[in-house]
Amino acid sequence: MPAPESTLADALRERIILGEFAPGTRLSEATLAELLGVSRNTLREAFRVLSEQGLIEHVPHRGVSVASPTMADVVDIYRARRYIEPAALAAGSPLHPAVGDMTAAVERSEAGLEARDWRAVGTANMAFHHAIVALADSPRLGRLYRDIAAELRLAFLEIDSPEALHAPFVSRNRALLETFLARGGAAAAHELHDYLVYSEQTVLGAFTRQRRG
Amino acid sequence: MPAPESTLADALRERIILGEFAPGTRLSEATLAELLGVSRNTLREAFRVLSEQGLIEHVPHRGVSVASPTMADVVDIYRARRYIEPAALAAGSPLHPAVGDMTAAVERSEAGLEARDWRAVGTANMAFHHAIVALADSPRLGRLYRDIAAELRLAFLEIDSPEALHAPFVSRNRALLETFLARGGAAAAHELHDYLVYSEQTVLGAFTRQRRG
DNA sequence: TCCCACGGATTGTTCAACAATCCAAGTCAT
DNA sequence: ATGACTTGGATTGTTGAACAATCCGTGGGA
Repeated sequence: MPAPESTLADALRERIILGEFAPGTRLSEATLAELLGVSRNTLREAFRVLSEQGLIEHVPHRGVSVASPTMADVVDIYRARRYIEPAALAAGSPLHPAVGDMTAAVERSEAGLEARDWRAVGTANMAFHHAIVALADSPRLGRLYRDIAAELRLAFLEIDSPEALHAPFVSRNRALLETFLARGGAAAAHELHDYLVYSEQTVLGAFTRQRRG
Repeated sequence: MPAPESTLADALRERIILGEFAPGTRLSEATLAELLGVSRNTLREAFRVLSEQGLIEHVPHRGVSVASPTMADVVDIYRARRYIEPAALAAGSPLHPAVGDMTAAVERSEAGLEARDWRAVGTANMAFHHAIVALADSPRLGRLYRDIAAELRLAFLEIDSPEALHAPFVSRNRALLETFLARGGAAAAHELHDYLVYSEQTVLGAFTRQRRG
């Protein structure tokens, strides 16, 4: 009576995102299969899924390891974000249901800030941006965003200053939301563009200070 | 002495894109494994890859079938294209090497038009747009574009009026290229936006005439 | 020090088997 | 006949063991 089928990839994905397997860690088929209680073949299928999603890196005959985003990856991720997020905001309607998600995410991040729970702040921040992309109502763009957000999360895992990484953006999220509601999508899009440039520099700066390549 | 490893997914992908397996066709594991000369397990790994790429649809316990894009899929694909392509053109430099690919693609499509080889025209058209996306220098956006272009190709396969689908865009490609070189990316971006709206309507019209959902 | 062969470890793939699920055909009661 | 139910065959999901192919560190030899 085998385990949950395609959910294996999701379960493994979740554990990777939560940092259970540090970025760069090699994932041995035999070891991990036993740990997860599945066969090697089943695990390999999950590997192919996660590999396509960019969460793990697969080198032929050398196995897979948890992705360890480089600065080039971070740059590319933010490039993609600047292509998608401001445009989604510019075209989004204030009546779209995702606006409720944006509001809820901002409130969660503010609560996390007060509690100095940086992990919660980071999660809420990411939910905020995911809601922005949801404004576009595009499954394909949503899927791309889900993947690059997961990659970015891996990058964050390797930076050990979560406060500097997440705290400054709580107020910016609130401001962005109010701009969107009060002055419309076009104005908010410009603000978000600058926001993303600033965020990218913050992350790249932290990377540089940590001497990673 | 096993077959080419991860290339199996690529090989299968190629054969699907070329129309060897019609959209909607169910792909039996046992049958296809024997046809390809690989084991079921190996084939299943390739299935997971292609499924993540959106080329095949996987329904648990019911197997996989070649994706058969609906009108909703076409709409979403064009939405994603409008998010990416005009922005790539707007930010692209005329000195970027991809401009050479754009020029070459336009010339190939013109040659195909003269020879009334609609398949060649379609291929060249897609190469043209792929070159536009390449202007962005983003592996992640490029990968997304590769996937949605393949899906779109599947949609085209189900429409049996290739001339109406491809011919009108040869001259538009040439015009777009000249706008980009003469008047810059911003002007070209606007032109491309309208181009994509027109192209979407062309495809959706053909779909409707063929009574597909 | 450099180069190369060796050997253990890991991945790539196959095969055969069985469990779980689906689907269509046939059965039965109304 | 019609509709719900059961049954059986076919297909997918998963396993475990086996072997081939490749990689990599180790140690010898020049």
